[in-house]
Amino acid sequence: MPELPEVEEAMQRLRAAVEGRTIAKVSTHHASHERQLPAASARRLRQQKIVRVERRGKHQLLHLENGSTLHAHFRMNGDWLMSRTDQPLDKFTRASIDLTDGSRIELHDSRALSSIKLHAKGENPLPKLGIEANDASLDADHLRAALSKKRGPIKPTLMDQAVIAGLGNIYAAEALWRAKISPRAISSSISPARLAKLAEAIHWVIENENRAPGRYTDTENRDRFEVYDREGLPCSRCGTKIKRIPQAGRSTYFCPKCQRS
DNA sequence: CGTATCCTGACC
DNA sequence: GGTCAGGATACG
Repeated sequence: MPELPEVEEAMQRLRAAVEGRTIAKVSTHHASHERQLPAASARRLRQQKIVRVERRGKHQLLHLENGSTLHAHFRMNGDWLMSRTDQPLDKFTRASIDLTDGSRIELHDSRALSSIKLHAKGENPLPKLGIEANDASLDADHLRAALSKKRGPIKPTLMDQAVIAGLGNIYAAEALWRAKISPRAISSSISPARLAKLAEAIHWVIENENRAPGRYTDTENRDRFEVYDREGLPCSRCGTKIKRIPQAGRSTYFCPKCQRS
């Protein structure tokens, strides 16, 4: 559940389900979530009204009436599952929020890498985040300022949430393909003209590359992408075989011919 | 900067 | 059995 449009959509479903309502009980159902939200913290959430739900990058914040904040992040697989308190929990539910009206929100995450934590009033629950990936003011000038001091390759830099909040592995690769920039290009050395293309490409990808339901590698999704998960398949612009390389521990897909440094 | 780590499931 | 997976972080 990682790329920005899906987190935005999930946050809106969460908002519709919980804003203005009151928590009856929060429970964890996996050792790592129990560590993040121990029973004593969960207890503090009881009878708290959820006054506002907010998204920043891929982070979701539930602001509570007493000023504390419940912070959730899906990481690789997470999603919200809406159910009722009288129903059995799903096998992959790692935490659940029961509301006083009998509705329940389940943090559903087979891989259990998601996180849910309580932050006291006055504590900032968020790490340093850059401009929102879908912010209209993300343009060539903004990118030039943000990238001018970055000496590393552009693809990992684009995924650095402190540079651009909300851009993930797939969209970073797709945007670079559209802008004809090599993922290995040094961030600070990219020309202003290319940065303008890149800003445009980031917005285009977020608006247009929404997946069909299911996994990203399902066939109906695979065909939605130009490079992601298309190793060995022909580039739609030049026919060259798409290459896959590791970068910062992740797979990067690109066209070695039309994406130059 | 890259790498290892957190986890489980799917797929070869 | 090994490898890979949409993310982020702590570390060297």
